[in-house]
Amino acid sequence: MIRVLIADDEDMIRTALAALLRLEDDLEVVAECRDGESAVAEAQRLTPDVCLLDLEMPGLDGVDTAAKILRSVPSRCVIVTRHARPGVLRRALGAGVDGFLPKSRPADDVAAVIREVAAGRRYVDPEIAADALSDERSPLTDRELDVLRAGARGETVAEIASALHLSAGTVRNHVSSVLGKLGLASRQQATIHARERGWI
Amino acid sequence: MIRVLIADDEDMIRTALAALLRLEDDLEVVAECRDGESAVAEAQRLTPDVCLLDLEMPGLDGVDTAAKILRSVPSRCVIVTRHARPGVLRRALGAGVDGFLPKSRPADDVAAVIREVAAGRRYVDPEIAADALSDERSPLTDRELDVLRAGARGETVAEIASALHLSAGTVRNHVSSVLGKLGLASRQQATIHARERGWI
DNA sequence: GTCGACCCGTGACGAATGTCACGGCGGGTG
DNA sequence: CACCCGCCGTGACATTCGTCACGGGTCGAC
Repeated sequence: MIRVLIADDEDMIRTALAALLRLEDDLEVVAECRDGESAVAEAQRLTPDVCLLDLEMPGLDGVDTAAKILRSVPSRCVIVTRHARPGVLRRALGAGVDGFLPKSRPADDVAAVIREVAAGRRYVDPEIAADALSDERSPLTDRELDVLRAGARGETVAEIASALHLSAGTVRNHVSSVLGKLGLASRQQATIHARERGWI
Repeated sequence: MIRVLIADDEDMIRTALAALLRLEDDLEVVAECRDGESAVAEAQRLTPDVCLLDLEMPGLDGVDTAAKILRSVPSRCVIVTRHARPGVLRRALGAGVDGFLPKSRPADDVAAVIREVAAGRRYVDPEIAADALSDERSPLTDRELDVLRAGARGETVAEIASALHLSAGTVRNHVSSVLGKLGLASRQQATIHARERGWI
């Protein structure tokens, strides 16, 4: 019997997954948590075999939670996330996570991955792994990303410039360079583009 | 037997809900869709009793999808959403939706709400309903909101104008009116402001 | 050393954007 | 009826934004 802890702040998805896992004969859901702190506490109290952790949680996120759990109890951790990017995958593997599953995968796969991880194997979503290997890194420089971040809420060029202690012309040049690289036409399109890819 | 269509772009939550609903004796999941367009097509082909629509979907969002379905077939629609705000509730009810359920509710409630709606009753999450009654309505007119929606992804004024079959000057006037009402300085700030409040 | 990146700045140009004043249309309400 | 409001449009205006060309600086790689 594999003892499983589930942590997700969204009640609907957490209870749905828990209900589905309870239908499996070899799985036992021993805890349901709605944030990272309580997941750590419950994991230390119950030492589950596998912890299924959502990445997007208030307070401690999934990776931080996994790191704390892995430092204190001999459990294994699986990260589940809606926006799976190579960057977070690297962060998760660095924290010692054994499973990485995006929410773009059907719910049936969850039980299979839990069994894999409980058996001592690792599981990483092949699509994300391929992305991470091909290393689709941002083509933008650090400073260009700074400018996008500083202007992410619709600030004017002058405000970005003063926030970054630059001249307005320099900011415009950075923006122009970004738009050229991305093939876009305006700053807000660039910030949307960058946000969708996890660059900012 | 209540025939149900499910639409959600996130495979994990959609398949999980479908699997749970299939366990109910009186429910039959007749279609699973991953976007609004295919949901409309399937609804027209199958005329399900209840359509369970996620709000956040690429292309047509849940409310737009519900509006299209309700105009063409005698189905009933339930909107499910992670970010439930009074603004979207109003928009949903305006489109003729019969159920409104945030994802902060456990998965068990989904079947119950589907039965309510199939029986001809309406269901609105009481917490959101209370918020909607107490909170202020958007000071913007319908057309102004249309303009913000059409420009939400950084489109240029000319693109907004042609999308809405307006002249560029009219679009600029609407934008100017919006900025005056909200005390802001640029369109992107206005779209961020409106999105945070669920107006678009 | 040279070369290429990234970074910062200037100046000038055209295009896009927001502001204002104005008029016309329709639908409500007092 | 007059009146207000939302809606659509025009024209003119100042500001902002993005583009381009240019120069100077640092730093690491070859």
